[in-house]
Amino acid sequence: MATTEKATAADAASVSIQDVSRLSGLSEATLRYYEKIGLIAPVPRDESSGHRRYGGPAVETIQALGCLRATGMSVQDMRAYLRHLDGADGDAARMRALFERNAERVEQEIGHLRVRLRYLRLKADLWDARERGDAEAEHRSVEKITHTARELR
Amino acid sequence: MATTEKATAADAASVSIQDVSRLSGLSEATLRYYEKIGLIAPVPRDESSGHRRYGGPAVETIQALGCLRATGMSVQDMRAYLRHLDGADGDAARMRALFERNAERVEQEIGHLRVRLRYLRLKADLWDARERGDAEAEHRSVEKITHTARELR
DNA sequence: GGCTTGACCTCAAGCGCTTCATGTGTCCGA
DNA sequence: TCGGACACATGAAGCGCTTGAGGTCAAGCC
Repeated sequence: MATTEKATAADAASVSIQDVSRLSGLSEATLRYYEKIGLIAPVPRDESSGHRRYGGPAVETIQALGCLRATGMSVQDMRAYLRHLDGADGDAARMRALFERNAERVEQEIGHLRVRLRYLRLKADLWDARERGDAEAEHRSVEKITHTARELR
Repeated sequence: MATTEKATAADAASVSIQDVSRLSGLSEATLRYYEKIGLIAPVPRDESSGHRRYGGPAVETIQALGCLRATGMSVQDMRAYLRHLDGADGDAARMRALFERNAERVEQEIGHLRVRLRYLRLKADLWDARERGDAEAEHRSVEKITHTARELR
């Protein structure tokens, strides 16, 4: 009876920030931050407690954002993504371009990281040689490091 | 003879922040920042202009830091690196551990980036399918995306 | 001598969060 | 009904830089 009203309200409203955080992979702090900067629309609050209660559609949007942000996409590009979701003319092309651009970015990052990895491994070898007092190995490491350092930029 | 002193001082002092930036790959702003936070020792200044003049040893240190920071090493670890450079007992082991730890970090990052790259490529495919009005390809993309999104975390 | 140009300076704000301090509202068992 | 525990709330500070505003100094040109 009296519970009916409450229950209904509770159903739609029962998605807490913690729930959304788990569903999206975004931290609670990040969710508040995204709301603050207007990437996410203002989330309605529970009357008495003032806690955020997320609606179904909002949750889905945020899950998508969680994926994008996991790819390292910038907040700016996420904004663009949301703008073009509706599907107006030419939006599909813009979206494709957006993702291709980001894919290239990640590809380059991988390339850079490979060089960095090699550098770090060589440095570890160097100190390993020093630890063992192996002057010859040390010398070889130094040479390789010098060479790799150039690629590192 | 009398000139020796002056010339020596001038020689050592003529390395500007721009020079060091080029040699190390660190931006001028970053060099000032590193000095401000005490990662780099205070750099002597030109008397009249107040401009920084880097000494030879400082330049070498900074070049090394440039490599480390290019690997994504944290400022904290760079501090540790500088602390253990002198070569006291046990330092070699600490250094090796430091570099191995960072190598592992980079290796993991590469793994994550690979997943992200796949995700972004699939998203590009999806919008490409939409652009072409190919409902079937769109459907296939959606499936793959759903699957990859899980790995994305 | 005045003017522009560069290279440099400092200080402050911005980025995209994370972490921390501090303060409520809700619910639970004792 | 008192007192915790707990999930939230806000606001400020920190991280590692980057960007921008506003100003100084030295050198070259007319």
